[in-house]
Amino acid sequence: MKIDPDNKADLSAQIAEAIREEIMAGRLIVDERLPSEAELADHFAVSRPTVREALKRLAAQSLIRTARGAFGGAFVNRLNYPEAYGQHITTSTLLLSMNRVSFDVACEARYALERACTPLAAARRTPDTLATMRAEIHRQGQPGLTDESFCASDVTFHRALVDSADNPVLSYQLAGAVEAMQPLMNMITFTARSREAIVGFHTRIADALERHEADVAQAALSELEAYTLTLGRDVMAARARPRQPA
Amino acid sequence: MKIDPDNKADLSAQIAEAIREEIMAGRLIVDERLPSEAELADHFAVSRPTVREALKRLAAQSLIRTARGAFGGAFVNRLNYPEAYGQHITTSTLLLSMNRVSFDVACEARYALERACTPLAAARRTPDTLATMRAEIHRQGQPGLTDESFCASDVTFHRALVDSADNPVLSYQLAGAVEAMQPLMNMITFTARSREAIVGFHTRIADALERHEADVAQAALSELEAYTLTLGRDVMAARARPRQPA
DNA sequence: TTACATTTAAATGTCTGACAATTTAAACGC
DNA sequence: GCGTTTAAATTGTCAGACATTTAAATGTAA
Repeated sequence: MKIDPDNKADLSAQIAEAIREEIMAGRLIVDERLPSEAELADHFAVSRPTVREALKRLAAQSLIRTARGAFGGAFVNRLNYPEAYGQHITTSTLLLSMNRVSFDVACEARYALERACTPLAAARRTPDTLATMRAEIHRQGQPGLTDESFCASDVTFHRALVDSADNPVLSYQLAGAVEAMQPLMNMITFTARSREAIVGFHTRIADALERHEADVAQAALSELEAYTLTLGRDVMAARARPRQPA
Repeated sequence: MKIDPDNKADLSAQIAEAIREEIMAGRLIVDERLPSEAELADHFAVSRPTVREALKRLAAQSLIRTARGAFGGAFVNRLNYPEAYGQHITTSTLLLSMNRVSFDVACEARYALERACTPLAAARRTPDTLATMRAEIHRQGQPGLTDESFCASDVTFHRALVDSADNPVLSYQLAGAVEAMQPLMNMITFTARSREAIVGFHTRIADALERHEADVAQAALSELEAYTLTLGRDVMAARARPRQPA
């Protein structure tokens, strides 16, 4: 393990960075046990609380996991898809919500990425993913549905579309784009008419995938993008307008 | 701030999660100051080291930043693009390297996503991004270039292609897919002939973008994908073969 | 011999208290 | 009025201790 040179930032940050580099470079492999906290403290010439802060930093990134008990300790963690999904979604959501990313830009990115999945999805869609999409379409047509539930169902539908491509790396990358849009979508009021329109687009997409027609699905996605954009722009325009309530 | 119920996981993890939810829900806004460590310790009825471990977890995710001194403390951090890029690339790279993701799957995802950028890139490419691509193409033709440098140049070229779309959200999402492939690409030995072929594809892509011809660029990308796949498959087949050196 | 209960050791989780380093605001002196 | 010093608040770090958990080692009885 490398050492900390002279002086710069927090010791715990330096130590975390040193261990992180060992993992990224493959010098610490999956499931390998790190030295105990006491040994690390001795090695880096710091106290145990400082080492613990460093380990907590790594644990927050799912780089290590810890176990108590006799043969416990800190182990290099195998990053699995659920953990990676969670991290990616958190980061993407905050990036969008904190940086005044316009609805247009986020929408454009999301639909461009979804169109990228469509050819694969049309080729590989399974009865299972189709059933999920059909179920969500049905749910979206229910009268009493709140706007929030409608949005959640929309996300589920689009994730099923992405998952139809049957490429876990693609699903992982897309999860951020799809989920991060939800807070922006939640600001929209979905009228009965707009819901009907969206359900129509969704039905066209599902039908096209079922028939393995990638280009039809892509066209429907593009129309849905344009329609979503108009809905979003109305909301953003209303929010940008100076305080002028009903 | 919420409280921790009775019993479950580590206290520092529970506290970090409670604060994280406050930030994600927007109840703690950007640049807002959190209570001091002593106050948090009092509020959650734990010791200060425990609070500190929780704060370090949040700092590792760039959710907060800390400052020393009289009016210092922990502040909700505005997640910026460089930080988000770094997190996303770290997670993506580890996800691929630790889960035996096949070269085929990663390659398919990457090129599908890049093709998604191509229409926008063809429409919006600037002299600046074109110049970057030309420069990298030139570099890739140099004779003495190591395989590693060739790979790094390849990544730079493809990121310039993605950045041509002029959509920061798209660039952010793509960064993970492009960068995470690099360790896999680094395993490939690039012969003079294969470099020549790749430079040819890159040139076709740059030319097409310059002429705003999205479909030509997409076709070249697809051919490059197929070619990269053959290169990668040779390497993977050689690695899968039982120990049988020259 | 086998099955079960007990002990033990090693490690993380947590607490208490203290001091060092840093930064800003206020007090002070000229 | 302006530069300097002081004070206060806060995070960073350390030391030592105890609590809790876990699995192996040991002991005991059927």
